[in-house]
Amino acid sequence: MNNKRSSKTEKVIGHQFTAFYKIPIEKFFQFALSVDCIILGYHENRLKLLLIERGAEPHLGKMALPGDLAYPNEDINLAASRVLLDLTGLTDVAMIQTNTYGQVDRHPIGRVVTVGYYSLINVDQYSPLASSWAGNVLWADIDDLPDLAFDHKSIVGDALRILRERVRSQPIGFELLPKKFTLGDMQSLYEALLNTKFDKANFRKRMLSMGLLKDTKEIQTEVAHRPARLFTFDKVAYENLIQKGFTFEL
Amino acid sequence: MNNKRSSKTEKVIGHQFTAFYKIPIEKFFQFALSVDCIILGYHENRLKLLLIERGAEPHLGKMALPGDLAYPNEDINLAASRVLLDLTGLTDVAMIQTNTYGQVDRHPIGRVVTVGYYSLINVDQYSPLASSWAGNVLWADIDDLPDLAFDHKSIVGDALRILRERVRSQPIGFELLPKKFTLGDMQSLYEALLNTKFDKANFRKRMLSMGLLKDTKEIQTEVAHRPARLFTFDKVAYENLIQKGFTFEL
DNA sequence: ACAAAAGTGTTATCGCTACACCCATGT
DNA sequence: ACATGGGTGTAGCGATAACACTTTTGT
Repeated sequence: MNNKRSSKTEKVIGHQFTAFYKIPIEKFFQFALSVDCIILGYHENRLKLLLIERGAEPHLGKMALPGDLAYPNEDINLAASRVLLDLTGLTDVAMIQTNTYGQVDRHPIGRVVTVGYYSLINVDQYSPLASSWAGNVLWADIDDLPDLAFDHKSIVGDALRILRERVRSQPIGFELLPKKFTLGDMQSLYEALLNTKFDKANFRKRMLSMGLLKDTKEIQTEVAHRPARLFTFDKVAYENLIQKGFTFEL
Repeated sequence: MNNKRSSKTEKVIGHQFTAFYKIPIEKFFQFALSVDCIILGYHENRLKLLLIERGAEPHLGKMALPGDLAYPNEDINLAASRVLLDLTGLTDVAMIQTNTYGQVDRHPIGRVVTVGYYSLINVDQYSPLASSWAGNVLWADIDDLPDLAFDHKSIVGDALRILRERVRSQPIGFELLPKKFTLGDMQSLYEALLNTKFDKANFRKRMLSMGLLKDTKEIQTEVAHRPARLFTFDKVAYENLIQKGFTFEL
């Protein structure tokens, strides 16, 4: 399907009010849509945001969120996945909508409405050379971001607020961890995500009691302390618990 | 500002990847944007959704969410407020974004991406004759909705999920109540919103202990039982508590 | 007198916080 | 031996769920 729109100006086009203003339908089809991706990773106990350096005006040379215009025949959710794929080589990573930004003057090139998406990626799987953009990407520390182009700073701020809310009520933190992880890894992650400290004993009891972790029976090696057990996230168990009205908390 | 866009096809237009595909910029400016409003009210212990009857194809005669196309020079958030104003006469009611729907085939007229908004209104203030749409509006019971046009059913579903989450962590329920209300009103509202039952004694203790309710010293009249005290939501106290790290729960 | 909803007090339990302590490994 | 982080047990506090009870109005 592609813009099989009527050219009759008076026709009510699927919305109630517009018809009365007698504005040609064509005038309404002048928007461009873009996606901007907040790609978060976790490395060395720090939460990181993937940025690219702009290679064009406006804001040439500034860092910006990876994003792109959506094609007229492209689902916007898929556009977001496409950007992630081009940039990181990753597929099968959920892109979650945050907000949509529709201020009139936000983009100098014209009326570009942008939809924000975040995703949590496991830095191990990240292959930074997947596209032609390898040269100018940066994992920036979330607490030490450079100046960003456009309204990207506020888009990031919104995404973080939303993410932090969501991380408390859904077990999405696991996306950031390697397949096998220790409870210590997990605690550090949550402390970085939520910017707090947890009591070790209580944190483990909470997590283990949920029944979402599967013990791999393996342990760490070559660490300068007692080796920790390695766990995986038990997705099947999670789905089952959800059925029974279970809700992840904190 | 209005579509001062370049016509050079190779120019990088503010996004990174697009430039390489050598597609004329104009091709990207073919979207229309609409807003769809989930306007919720509370009446006779039931949660209600405001619907309009479509007066045009497609889906002529079906019920639908009130919505409209955004103008090329109109902020989308303001477009949502405009729809609410036209339909209900209400201003100063927050419209909160839910999701953005960008499937390619969702609208037969062309590529229309729609942004969902919900708002909670106090039915007392609602003046249904504010616009020319008086004839064909309907307050539908949220648990007994008719068939809806387009993908509006799923938009409503998403909005309700989001709302129910949010209602637990923010004192937005008050928007649905009259200025002065009893604790019983409030409890009934939350029970309708969340589809649960609360213990009366515990509910009141919880609410009163938060310090968000101001006792008006007035009481109900002409009720066939012991008259209840009337409260108002103390917005000032709420703002103060927020500063101190307070968070509303349940 | 009775129905109906407002409004209050008490108890018993559960969950969690805080903290102390032991364990296994590398240097 | 010691530093480092893994891993566990428990006492006490606080919140709250459950339930019984009293109060005030209209009919």
